[in-house]
Amino acid sequence: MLNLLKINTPAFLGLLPETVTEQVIKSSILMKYSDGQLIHTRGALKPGLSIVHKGAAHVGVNGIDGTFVMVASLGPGECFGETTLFTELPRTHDVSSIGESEIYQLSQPLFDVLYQREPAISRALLKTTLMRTHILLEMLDAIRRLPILERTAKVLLSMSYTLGGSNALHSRQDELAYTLGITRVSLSKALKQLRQLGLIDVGYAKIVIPDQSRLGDWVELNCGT
Amino acid sequence: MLNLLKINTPAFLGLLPETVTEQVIKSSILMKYSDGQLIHTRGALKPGLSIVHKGAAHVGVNGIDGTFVMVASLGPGECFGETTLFTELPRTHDVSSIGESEIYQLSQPLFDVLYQREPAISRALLKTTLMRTHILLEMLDAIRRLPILERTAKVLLSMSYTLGGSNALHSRQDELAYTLGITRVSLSKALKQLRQLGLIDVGYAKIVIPDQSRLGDWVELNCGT
DNA sequence: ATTAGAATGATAATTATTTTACATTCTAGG
DNA sequence: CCTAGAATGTAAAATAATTATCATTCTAAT
Repeated sequence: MLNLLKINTPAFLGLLPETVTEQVIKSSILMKYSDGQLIHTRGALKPGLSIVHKGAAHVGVNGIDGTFVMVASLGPGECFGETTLFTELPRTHDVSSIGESEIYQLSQPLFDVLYQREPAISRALLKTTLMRTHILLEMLDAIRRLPILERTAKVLLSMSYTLGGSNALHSRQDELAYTLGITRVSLSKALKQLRQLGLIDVGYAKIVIPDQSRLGDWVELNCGT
Repeated sequence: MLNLLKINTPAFLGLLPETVTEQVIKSSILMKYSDGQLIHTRGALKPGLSIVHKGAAHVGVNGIDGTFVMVASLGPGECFGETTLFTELPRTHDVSSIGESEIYQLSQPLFDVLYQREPAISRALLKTTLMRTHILLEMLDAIRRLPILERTAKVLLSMSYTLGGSNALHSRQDELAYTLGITRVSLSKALKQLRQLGLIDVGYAKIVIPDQSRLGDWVELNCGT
């Protein structure tokens, strides 16, 4: 699971007052998806907001060669498709279900009604979106400006902030490598160095950050302001 | 001038009905800035929305070594600082005036009043923000997935969409190189190849795209979906 | 408990990119 | 119309990253 857009992002539904959440749910259709099933396709035009109820949805692009390149993994309370509501852009990503999932689907007309009635919705959407923008800018800056070792450390640190109680990041190295814009081999080398610095521990499909503040200090010291 | 966040993005003010624009202007203070003057500093906490009235504002990060790395150049009608209104994040960028500029400054309390009263404001903000997110995702994908030549072509194409009547992109190669996450030398090589393909003409501090659709075809063919 | 499949570790050869350096071209300002 | 400073063009050397393999370790499912 890869968290590009999830890092530090509070879930959309969690930002709404309970009464508003209820209305959103009432206006939506709860759809069930099986593992791997496509929820939305890149290029599709039909607008609507989707909110994860149970399970997870993977956002990415299906390459011509059958590969799937992930951009984000969204969990309960998180939304997608909001761009279709406010712009004329076609969907830019494929979204598919990971495992069994349940997703609220809210049509544009019903969304518009709620949007007008409940200002909390626009606030929540803006907050979610702005946090995502913030993360994207940070990521873009890291990829453009930082060497691999530093880039890796910085992104790991960002990701660590959302690991509630645990300090383990469950991600395969090839996924993480893509997020960082590098190959698995290069990532492997960077992880080795960070391990030798005592900043992380590497496990099978997971990375453990034993001391977040120590990693933070290192990033601050080595990645500029 | 570099357009990372400007590409295809309609200006915030342009998305508002005239009556709302008037209210926004009335609630704001119009500040004048001289060339190079700092408008906001990275790390600052005081929230507020800024809207360019005249001139331009450069958004970027001032490195420790005195260098300035630009992220976007904003012109009349475009806004910045919206993140401070909806999140608790400190400002992530330095913003400074390019030439003489005039900027509307709208404080959080006054913004909140307008926001509640005029739903058009949230719509416009969301549209602006979502378009920016869209561009950032495209850029991130290009940097991670595409070789330099293709990446260059794709970003040039994106930028060409906002060049109103003209087909010349006024940007120094070192700025453009940073946007692409490469060095000037590498960019120079890529531009040479694109020139040889007849897709662009290179001038002094500018790049001309003689035939947008031809460039578009090439990008479609060579950059995957 | 075993084992196949999945994920990581590691290495060498190759390719891509940057760095460094210098020549050339352009432009704005006197 | 010159000229200094700014921007681009180019090449070689050095570095960084990728590709291609293969060995090893781990996990989950029988």
